[in-house]
Amino acid sequence: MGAVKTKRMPRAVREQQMLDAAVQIFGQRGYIAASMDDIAELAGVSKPLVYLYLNSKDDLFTACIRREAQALFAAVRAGVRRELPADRQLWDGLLAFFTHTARHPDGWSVLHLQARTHGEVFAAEVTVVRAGIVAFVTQLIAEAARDALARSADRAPAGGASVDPPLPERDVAGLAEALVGAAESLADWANATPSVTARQAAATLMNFAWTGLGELMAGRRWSPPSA
Amino acid sequence: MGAVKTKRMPRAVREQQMLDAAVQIFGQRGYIAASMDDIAELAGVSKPLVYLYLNSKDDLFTACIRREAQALFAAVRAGVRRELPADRQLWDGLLAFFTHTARHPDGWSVLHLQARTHGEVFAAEVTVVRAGIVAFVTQLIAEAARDALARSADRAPAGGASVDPPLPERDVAGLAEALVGAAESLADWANATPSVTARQAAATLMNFAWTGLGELMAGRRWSPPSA
Amino acid sequence: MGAVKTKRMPRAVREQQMLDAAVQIFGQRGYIAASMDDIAELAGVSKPLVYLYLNSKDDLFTACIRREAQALFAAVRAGVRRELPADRQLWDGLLAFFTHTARHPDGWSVLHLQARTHGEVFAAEVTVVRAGIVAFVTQLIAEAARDALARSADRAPAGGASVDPPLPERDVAGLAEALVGAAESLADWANATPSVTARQAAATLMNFAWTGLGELMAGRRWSPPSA
Amino acid sequence: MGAVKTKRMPRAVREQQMLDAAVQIFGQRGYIAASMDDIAELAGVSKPLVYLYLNSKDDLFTACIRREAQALFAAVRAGVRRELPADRQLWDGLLAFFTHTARHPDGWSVLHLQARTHGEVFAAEVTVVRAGIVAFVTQLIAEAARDALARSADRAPAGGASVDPPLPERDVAGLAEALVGAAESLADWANATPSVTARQAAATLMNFAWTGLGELMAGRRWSPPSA
DNA sequence: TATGAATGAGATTTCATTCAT
DNA sequence: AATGAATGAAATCTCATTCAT
Repeated sequence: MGAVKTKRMPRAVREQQMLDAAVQIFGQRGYIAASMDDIAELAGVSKPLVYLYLNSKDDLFTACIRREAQALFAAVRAGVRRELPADRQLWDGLLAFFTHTARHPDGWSVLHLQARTHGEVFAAEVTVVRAGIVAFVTQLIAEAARDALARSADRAPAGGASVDPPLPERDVAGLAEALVGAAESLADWANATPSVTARQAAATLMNFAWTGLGELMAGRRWSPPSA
Repeated sequence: MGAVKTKRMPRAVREQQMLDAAVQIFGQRGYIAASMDDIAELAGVSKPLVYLYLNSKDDLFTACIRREAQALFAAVRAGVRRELPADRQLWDGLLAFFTHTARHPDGWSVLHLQARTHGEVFAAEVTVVRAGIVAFVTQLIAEAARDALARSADRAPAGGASVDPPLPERDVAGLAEALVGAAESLADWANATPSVTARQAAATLMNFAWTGLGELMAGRRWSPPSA
Repeated sequence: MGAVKTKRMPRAVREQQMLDAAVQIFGQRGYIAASMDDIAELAGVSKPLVYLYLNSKDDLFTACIRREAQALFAAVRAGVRRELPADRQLWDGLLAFFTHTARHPDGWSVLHLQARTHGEVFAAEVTVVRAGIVAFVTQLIAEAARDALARSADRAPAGGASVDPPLPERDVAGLAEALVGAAESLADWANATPSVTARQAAATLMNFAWTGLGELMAGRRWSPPSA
Repeated sequence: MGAVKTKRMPRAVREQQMLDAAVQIFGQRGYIAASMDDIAELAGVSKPLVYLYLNSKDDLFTACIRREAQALFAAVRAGVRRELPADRQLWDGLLAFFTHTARHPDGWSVLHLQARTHGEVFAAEVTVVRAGIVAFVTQLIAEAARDALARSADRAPAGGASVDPPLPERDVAGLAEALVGAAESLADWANATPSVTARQAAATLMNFAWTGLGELMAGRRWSPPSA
């Protein structure tokens, strides 16, 4: 299962092998349950070499988090073209996201589960990337709201009072949070349900989110009962 | 914080004290990082007594999961009255859910984070309860879809072609999954953001979901681009 | 060689056994070369028990230093009666010192060699006790100087200019340091030279210190009290 | 602080660089705490080269001990002229000794502390050199005793009973041991007390040893030669 | 009902040392 | 003359778990 034992490789290569092994073990067993012995064995090297190159279990885990976070963020960014309409951007981003998490389930587990469960320091690493994604989504929603506002102004010819007010910032933040959270949960669900493809997951969420958002844009909101 | 050291208590009471301590430690430190020493100390008893009553670390953790899962499920069920309209049921359920998770952050951490991070066996325990909730939400959505169908049929008197087809079951499952996932994420978010109340979290999600769902019910869907 | 393996002893007893073993191993092998495995084995217990009671290798070593330092200091104090003349006090103190170091060579090694070689923290522990001894000797020398001054004043009836000036404080400190240093070295020498008794070591140093080489050459010697 | 990284140097030079680095690290950290990595780095070479030249950690440490011992012995011998009177020889030797130990504190630490703390083999290396110094001092004392004997015989012309017997050999050995021990302790003391010069240390010990405390009390002191 | 005493097994980490070039 | 790559062995320390009372 582990890499074929090849001797004397340049450091950069060995380091990648170690990170590969570490992500796999960390992702499947969790930070604490993963043992450096297992990681070294899967990487096909001795334990001291892992320490020589990656320094400590903490550092190794951090390196895994960073690598996987970069990869995920890069995949999403590569999937989106900012010149397209907001809904298309959202769709492309979701598709890229679900595709990447489906292809790298261990990396996704490291990011979404393990890093958040084992200490503030690790969680902080993920928080940075996640904040980037939430910010991106927030921007997208605000953009879409502006578009909707413009369209509805066009439709009401004589400058009537019917122009809808923009969404308050706080609501947008909550909505983005909910959307990202839903995406994360769906990624887990899709990974746990082999019959669900990345495309289907993206479509489900897009339906759920966009149509709902469309209505919000049109100014119709659901109001909680008073009590 | 630990229970006052009182000697010779009936077994049932001691067990609850132990579970209380265990949930707190497991929730804050995670399954592996939590030590039986810490739990016993916080519970105000000796370690052998913990083993006498709860048998092993695994069993103790499982007992925690079950107790917290039952409590959460019960709280949600107690908040919902099945004779009310679907949207009101959803609102009440969400409010109960966010209220409970806010009041029992350690229990929520055990269920949502720890149980899923440390082995299939524990994850399975949660999956059962979660499946119950997803099923409940699925039912709710299907119910609402039926109502919407009925209403639109009423409005179109001469059997027009405009009657929308019901949502396919698979989609409903995905939507329920997305809704529950979003709720879970928002619970984490609310717990990590002290200024957000349970009511606000519920409102955010309700807006996001219901208005979107409402549109779906009316038959308008967002279609992914062909490529 | 190690204590006979007896089970289930009260904590205080076990702790002393552990300290005994630790002093022996630390004294013979040094702080770093001594392994907790060896100490545990010699103490006749498992390693975890050593950690449970003494906490860490550092703490164990510190406990050894403290115990041996206290014992040495107590032995010297018990040997000296402050109401006797200064030279007698010095003799009694030296005798007690050499007797104790000869009886507890490992303890002496811990104090004199190991504690000073392995980190400031440990060295500081010894420094405190040693400072106590140096202070005691300093006092003794000053006392003797005062006596000598008084005697020489008596001898010179008509207040002559021949009254000797007292020793400057700085010199007294240096002398005390030299005396204590010589004693420490002789203790090592005596321990390494089986034929040398504590009494002989004390006599050698007393001659050297009290009479001085110059005087010795001139045939005047200091003789230890008969008892 | 480490040697400038120059490539391709003759073996003899490289070896000295390594020994310099090793003495520094061994002296400051101790034999075991010193790592071959640190030594190689400080010497500015790779570890395999250290092994190629010095063979092993043991051999390297032994080489350090031998070099420093030779240097110390040579310094003392160079300071003494055997044709001068015994007290002058003693003074010159002490001055040379304290000067050397003050200038090479790491070397002194290796000899006096580290070598004696880490195994019989290393201690034996030092013992040889130390024995040489003790022998030299013994000779000096015996010489001085003979002179004193001769002088007192001169003074008592008609074979009086007042001629003192020579010091027994065993006593002379003990005295030499005490003197050397005191010198070693004072060297440590002087190194740890920046305000004490080599000259002061030598004067303190000379007073102590030559005149004796008893004489000092009586106001007679030994004064170092002016040059 | 309750606990002080005790341990087997395994975790991370370090280090002296060698190989192949 | 010199080094980057690699490891066997052993160190400290922790923890779930049991025994005997």
